Amino acid sequence: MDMTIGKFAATGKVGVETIRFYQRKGLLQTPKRLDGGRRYGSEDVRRLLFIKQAQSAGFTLEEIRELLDLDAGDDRERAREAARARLAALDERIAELNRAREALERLIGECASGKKGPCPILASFGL
Amino acid sequence: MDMTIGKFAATGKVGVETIRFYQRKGLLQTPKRLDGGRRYGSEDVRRLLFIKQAQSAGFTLEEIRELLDLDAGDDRERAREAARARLAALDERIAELNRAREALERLIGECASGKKGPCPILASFGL
DNA sequence: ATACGTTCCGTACCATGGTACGGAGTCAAG
DNA sequence: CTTGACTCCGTACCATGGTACGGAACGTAT
Repeated sequence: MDMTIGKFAATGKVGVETIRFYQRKGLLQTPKRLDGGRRYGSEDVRRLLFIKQAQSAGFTLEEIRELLDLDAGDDRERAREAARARLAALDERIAELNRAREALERLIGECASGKKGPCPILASFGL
Repeated sequence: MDMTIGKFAATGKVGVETIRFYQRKGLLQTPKRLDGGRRYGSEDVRRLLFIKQAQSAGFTLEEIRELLDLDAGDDRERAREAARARLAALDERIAELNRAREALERLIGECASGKKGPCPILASFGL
């Protein structure tokens, strides 16, 4: 635990440029220089992994920045509120994707290879 | 049925510029001029609604363009393949969002207002 | 001590999905 | 027959989430 930016980026499976980009956006802090260069530790890795997970959960970088700020602070009320808002948005999104999923399944069924003519792609989406 | 671009855009609840953008991208065709201007009909509305639905289902405009091309053609095999690929990607995505959902629920539970200190936001995501 | 590999930093560029702008043409009402 | 609203078209601009480039400084092995 005490890596250069190159190893840090490799550990998180992102590019060095991505680390620097996150630093500019305030998602990661830029460590002080020690013996000539900046060094990164396990807490930085943890933050980076969180960013990646939150991102794949559909949070924007801006929202992730807010969550990280909240994580550092003591305002439980605000943190819970943010989490609840995200949860509601996430449920909306999951429902939406499930509707699309059904449309696609319908499409696959209605587009069996035995039949002729174009597959009813628009119709499968209820249009 | 036989609208100007302004009415067409309004019907689909998008801006005129968005229609023109989709035309440039090949998602909507540009109708021939009739008596001075271009006219749009119910088939165009159907396509536009499809674009919006597919988009909210997580398809990119490029993927939607492919689906629309497929819808026009007779290649059932290719259409089914595309649908199956999208279905698999969608299932992946839904699973991912459900994992994030659990993390958020855990967070809300662990961040009850009675306790003190910062909410364990990173920890709630398993970090 | 010199070469190689990194780092540091600013700045430029990329794709996606639009949004805005400005000039020219057209159509319909007053 | 002019005014106002709309269309047409090219081009420029915006946010998001990066990726690439190029020069200067530094650390390490030979």
